[in-house]
Amino acid sequence: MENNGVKQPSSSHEHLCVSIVPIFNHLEPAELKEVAATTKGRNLSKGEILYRAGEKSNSLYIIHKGKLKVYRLTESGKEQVIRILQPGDFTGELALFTDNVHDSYAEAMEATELCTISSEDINELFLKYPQISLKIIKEFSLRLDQVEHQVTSFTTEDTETRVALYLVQQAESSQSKEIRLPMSRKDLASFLGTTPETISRKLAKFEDKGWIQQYDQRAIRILDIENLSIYK
Amino acid sequence: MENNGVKQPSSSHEHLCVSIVPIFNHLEPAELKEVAATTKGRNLSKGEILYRAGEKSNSLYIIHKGKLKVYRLTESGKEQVIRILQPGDFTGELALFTDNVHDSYAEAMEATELCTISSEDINELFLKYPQISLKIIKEFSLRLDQVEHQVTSFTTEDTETRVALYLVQQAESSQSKEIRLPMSRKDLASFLGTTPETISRKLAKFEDKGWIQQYDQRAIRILDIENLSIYK
DNA sequence: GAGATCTAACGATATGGATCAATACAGGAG
DNA sequence: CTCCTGTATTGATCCATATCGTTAGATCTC
Repeated sequence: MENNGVKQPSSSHEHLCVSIVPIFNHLEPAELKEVAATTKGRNLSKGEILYRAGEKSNSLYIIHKGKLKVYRLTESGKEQVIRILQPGDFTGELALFTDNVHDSYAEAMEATELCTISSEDINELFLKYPQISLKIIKEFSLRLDQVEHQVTSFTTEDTETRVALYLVQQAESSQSKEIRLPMSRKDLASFLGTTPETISRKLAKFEDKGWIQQYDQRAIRILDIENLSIYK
Repeated sequence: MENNGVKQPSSSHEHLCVSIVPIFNHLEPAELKEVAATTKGRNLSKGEILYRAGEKSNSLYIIHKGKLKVYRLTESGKEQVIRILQPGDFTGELALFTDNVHDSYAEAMEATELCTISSEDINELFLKYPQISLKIIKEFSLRLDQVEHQVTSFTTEDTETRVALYLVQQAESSQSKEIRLPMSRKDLASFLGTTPETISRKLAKFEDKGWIQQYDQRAIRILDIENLSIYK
């Protein structure tokens, strides 16, 4: 709505972007400033697509504000949500290093601000500050670990367990019993490999058992984390 | 059976290990030699465990000969195969950078030779030869990509499709219509998130339709890759 | 604020694939 | 060569969950 798509001329905006992200936050202020100088800001409004499958990628994107949904489209047209990017997260990395084209879509779920760094600039930074590579490697190994766990839970756990585990994880990562789902039932269903109906039913079941309480569509309070965690 | 577990004193053995792996193969011969000097050889016999969940990792392992199975154990004791390591592959990297403990097991599927590099040595190499980091990043991004695809296929495709896709992939990566499964039905079932019975049935069905032909337990010839690929 | 549209809830049914059970087929050991 | 143990096939049953159809809210738009 307000000054949509207009690039901020001040450098303070860019600074925010690079300073919040773990890959850069170990740098000295002067170095940070140098990195910030290579970034460009970009604003997306809700529903806008940052990149599409098939497009060549040549930038790293760092989320500063808002939320992005990364998903794939199967041949049959089904949408599968890969992950939700929140402030501090980055994406675009695959295409950066494999010089491949994107095989997923990134769409703004709400008004979103991000910074972009070009492929060449990033590679210069790697040479100049080798620790950045190490940070990236660390970040990648964490994500690899997460995704492998995700595979494990798809192959070994049933739907009910996956829903329960998702709630527990959300509660743990937000350090609170009050969780706010970052996406709609439809997207959550896609993420968890099930259908919106089943999500509804499972949540209703958990509520019946007194383990959770649902407020509006997105807000959930965990009442009995013990029982939910038993699914582990 | 023969000189099992006995470390080779010659350096030629170590050289082979590091020279075949993509992360090092861009180095000059003299540099390679330096890297090789930091590695130690190790032999495993069939069924031997390289590392277990819960153990602290402090080495990178590079497979030189043989095959390793990396798997997790769920609470309920179910085994889920994450990947099969073949010559040239490496593992141990997660724990290397996240200073975490292993959360999976690595077991030799047959007599296997590998090289180990300690965490400290690897970090020195990173500083000395920054390109090694870039290779690792590239390798990681490829694997991340693969695993994310795997998640997608678990959530969007049914079992029959996953089996078909697996066959097609194997044929593509081996550049041949003759494929040899790298693992037993049981492990393949675990890898594909199904049961050995279902694997048998699906393969039988494909054979019925004249799309494949099974020789012994492991050898399969693809007769009609078009129809198999339709599942894509 | 009213109509249109998108999202969620819920019931009924159908089915893919897990599970259980029994048999056949290796491959290794003596 | 024969026993034995692990692995694969085949059949019968059953259950979780996808699918379909409908209703009810919620949200957006003009």
